[in-house]
Amino acid sequence: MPFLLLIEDDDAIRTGLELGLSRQGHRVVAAATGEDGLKLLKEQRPDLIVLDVMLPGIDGFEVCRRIRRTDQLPIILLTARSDDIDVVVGLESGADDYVIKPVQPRVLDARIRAVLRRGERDSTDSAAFGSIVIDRSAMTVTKDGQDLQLTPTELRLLLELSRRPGQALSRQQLLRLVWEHDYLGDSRLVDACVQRLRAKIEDVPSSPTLIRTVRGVGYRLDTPQ
Amino acid sequence: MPFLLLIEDDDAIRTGLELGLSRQGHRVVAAATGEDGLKLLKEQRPDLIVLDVMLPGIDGFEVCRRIRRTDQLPIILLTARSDDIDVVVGLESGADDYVIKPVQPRVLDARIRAVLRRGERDSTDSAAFGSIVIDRSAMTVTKDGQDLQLTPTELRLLLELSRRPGQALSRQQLLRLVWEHDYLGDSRLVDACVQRLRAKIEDVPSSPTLIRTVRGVGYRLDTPQ
DNA sequence: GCCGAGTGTCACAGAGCCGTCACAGAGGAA
DNA sequence: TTCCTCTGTGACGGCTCTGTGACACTCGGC
Repeated sequence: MPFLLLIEDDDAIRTGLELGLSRQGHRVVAAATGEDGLKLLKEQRPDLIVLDVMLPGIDGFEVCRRIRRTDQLPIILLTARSDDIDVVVGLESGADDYVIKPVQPRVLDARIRAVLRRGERDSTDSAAFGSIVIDRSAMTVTKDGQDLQLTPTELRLLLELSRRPGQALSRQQLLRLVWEHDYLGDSRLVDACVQRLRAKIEDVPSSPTLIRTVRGVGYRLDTPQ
Repeated sequence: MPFLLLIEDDDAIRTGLELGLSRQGHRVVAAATGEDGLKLLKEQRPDLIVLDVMLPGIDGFEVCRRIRRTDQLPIILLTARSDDIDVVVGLESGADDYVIKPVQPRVLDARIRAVLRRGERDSTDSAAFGSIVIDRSAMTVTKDGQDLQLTPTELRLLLELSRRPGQALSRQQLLRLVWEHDYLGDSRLVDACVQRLRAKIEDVPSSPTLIRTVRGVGYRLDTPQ
């Protein structure tokens, strides 16, 4: 399920899109200002951002640029038809697509899926971490050339970690990305899965070099040198 | 020199692309409607088709599907940014790539060359997987030289898998590609067809080496060794 | 060293996924 | 019509996976 961050100051439009996009099968969090949006971005790590151009405070273009300084995640700009804006400025600030308001949720949904699809295709199909090679299209993982038998959950976990190498992900974030739920009580769910994954991909599972524990936070996938 | 068929109803865009692509070193024939395009396709046998989605009469998706019924030649879809379409549908109707208008001839050229390169590698008229040989123009499959009697559905399934060797395809994707519908409840439709196909092409159907199960995802056609 | 919070580990039972099968309806040929 | 093949369905069983909770362990602060 795609996980979206919607940044839009107009209450009516924001609520409408939030509802509409949820019905189209997305999980949506929303912010009314650029500042709030950037904050939510860091906390929640969405898959894609839908970003209004005309915002109080820092505007959409600026938000876009700031995101692009550190992040490659896809951005769709929302612009009012009456805005006499230069599409080039928008695209140069790093947006992936443009949608003109008013927009039907299902239209926006189609654009979102298109952009996500493009992203999937553009992202390299394989990644390497030490002796581990992940082939995203074959959905296989090999260690020193040998095929590893990962279970679906282990694979999803590794894929999500590998999409953000070197970045610490909290248990909460992993839960959302891999299990698509929101609430982790104090179960050892994530830890247990990490343990099983380590058992398969680490040379010495008890002192892992790939999936590192970040105490007080969660886990991080490193490329050992 | 790549030989292209361009199907696009807008005169200005068609002429512009025709000229631009010629300058990039392609030979181009153009048609303004799907019907004309299909006629030209038969007469001229181009290497690749650039196909607009929004066409008067039969639309691009339908043209794409009709071509795919008999032909494996590469197709690039052209879609207007404002088109209310789901690009995923386009790729699943059998296209190899898509490009969003407006597009610079040199960008389109790059995509064309990429698709053709990909094509050279794997869309020859026959393909071999272990002892299985698929002849796409004769629509026959042989195992150790012996003709196999595949049913139409089994054949389509094998063809779709073989167009993407080594790539895991979900049941959902296979359903769209082979059966052309959208909803898989929790029926065992895909599995049953895979089972029947395995019974014919695998040496030991109960431990398949060609059509591998990707647990939690779907299936993948491998070339053993 | 002691303590508490955070993390690693494990076994187990239930859930989920997949292979398999029989069957019935559709469709085509004679 | 009858016969035959093909195809989709749903039930079933087996096996794998996975979440849980208990317990052990580690780390860092005091």
